[in-house]
Amino acid sequence: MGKCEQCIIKQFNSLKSLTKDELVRISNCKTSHIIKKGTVIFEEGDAVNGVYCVKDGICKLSKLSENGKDQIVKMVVKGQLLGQRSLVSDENSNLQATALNDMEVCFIPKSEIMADLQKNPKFSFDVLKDMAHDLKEADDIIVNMAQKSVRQRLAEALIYIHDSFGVNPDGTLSVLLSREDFANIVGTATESAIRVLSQFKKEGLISTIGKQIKIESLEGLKRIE
Amino acid sequence: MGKCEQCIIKQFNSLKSLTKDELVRISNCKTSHIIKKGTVIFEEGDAVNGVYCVKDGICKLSKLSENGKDQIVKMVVKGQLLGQRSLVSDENSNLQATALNDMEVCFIPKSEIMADLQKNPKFSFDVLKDMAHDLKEADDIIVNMAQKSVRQRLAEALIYIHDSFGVNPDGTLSVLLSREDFANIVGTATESAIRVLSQFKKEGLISTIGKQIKIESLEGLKRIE
DNA sequence: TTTATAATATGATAATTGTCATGTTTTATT
DNA sequence: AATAAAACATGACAATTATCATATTATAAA
Repeated sequence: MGKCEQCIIKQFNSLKSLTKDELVRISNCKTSHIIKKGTVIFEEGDAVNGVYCVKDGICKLSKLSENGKDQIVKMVVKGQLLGQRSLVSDENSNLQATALNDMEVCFIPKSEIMADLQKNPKFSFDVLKDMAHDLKEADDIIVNMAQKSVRQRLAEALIYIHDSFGVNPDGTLSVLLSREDFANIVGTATESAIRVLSQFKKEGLISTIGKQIKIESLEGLKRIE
Repeated sequence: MGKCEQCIIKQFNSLKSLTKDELVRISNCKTSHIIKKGTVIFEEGDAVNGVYCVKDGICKLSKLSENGKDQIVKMVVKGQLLGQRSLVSDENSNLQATALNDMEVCFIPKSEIMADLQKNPKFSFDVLKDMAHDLKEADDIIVNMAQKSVRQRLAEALIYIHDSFGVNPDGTLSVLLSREDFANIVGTATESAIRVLSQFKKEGLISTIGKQIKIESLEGLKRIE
């Protein structure tokens, strides 16, 4: 099994602030997992007792609303940590995590990493920075949800996915989402999301190959008011 | 000037985790301020170089949207810290803080408290907990914005303000907000907020005395679907 | 391959919400 | 107290978005 000390992934998240000794200890207690597309990693209400270090793949964090829809709040990709908040609060998760494609993760039990959070100020400061960033992002999402149209929100979602997660060799977005997922990111009905995507296609802003989406005019999408 | 060590307010926020020595030092560099209703404490883009400990009064944290509206993201009341995120990130503020009534605050320069954040793990863990809580709250707001009607959101805002900030002796909400503020919390047009409040009044769920609002049926508001 | 099932697509219509106009009341100012 | 300004309120209408119906494709299963 891979060792945390040598893992390239750790460079991209807070684990980089751990000392070599701490990494060795964690390496010995971590467990590697392959998670299949569609698998629910944890549900709302679950006690998540550890963090997942995402070595490959993508998952969505969502929250079920009373009307039966599953609002996507955040996406976690390769290199990031999943379930950080479980380290800090003893409360159960308020979100559900679902794999969007096949994933490879390392699970680090809370019990092992908690001591580091308490003793290594560099590590805890790093986690703090991460959370501050998430919070800033959440503020932006709130404002967008409250003040922008479905058309604008969907355009921004496409831009966000493009810029943050990149594209395949053929130019299509590397994160493959269903139309329903798009609707759940934007917070609208699936039909509305589909309609707006069709509209974007007609306007030449995007093109589609099956469910794959290719952005044809980033500038055009940015101009949408 | 009051001393931090003896300040009752500190019990309600992360400062309680500081040692007596740390509090004495902070006490010597903090500055007390009276902030008048309507004053902008800091703006979007400002470098906030410290935290405000709110001893009295309430302020709103908002973010200007392109359509000219000012979405309220959070409210900070007596006992809480304002500007915590400035400690963690070097970026400028993404939010504007505005006093909703006359406030009394202590300003603690970032330079003085940063060392404590780095050295006192209990303190940093407390800040971490606070942020995790804010993040959880932000998730809920996102879901509400995305999935609920203006009517539902306004009902929930009233319940939230009632439960979190309490009522005056006559039963009216102790936080006095304009109709525009309500609209900016809920993320709707001022006219829409006014209309829904009028509707609630007709239905006997609330009553009003001038711009003061009194909740007549908390149960009724909770039942709104 | 055939068949079943799910995902995508689009039209028709209803419900919600925003915008503009306008009037009333409250609050602040002279 | 008189006046101006702001906040509140409501109607009329337009724009946006949701819902339901119904095709049409993709995808998975037999």
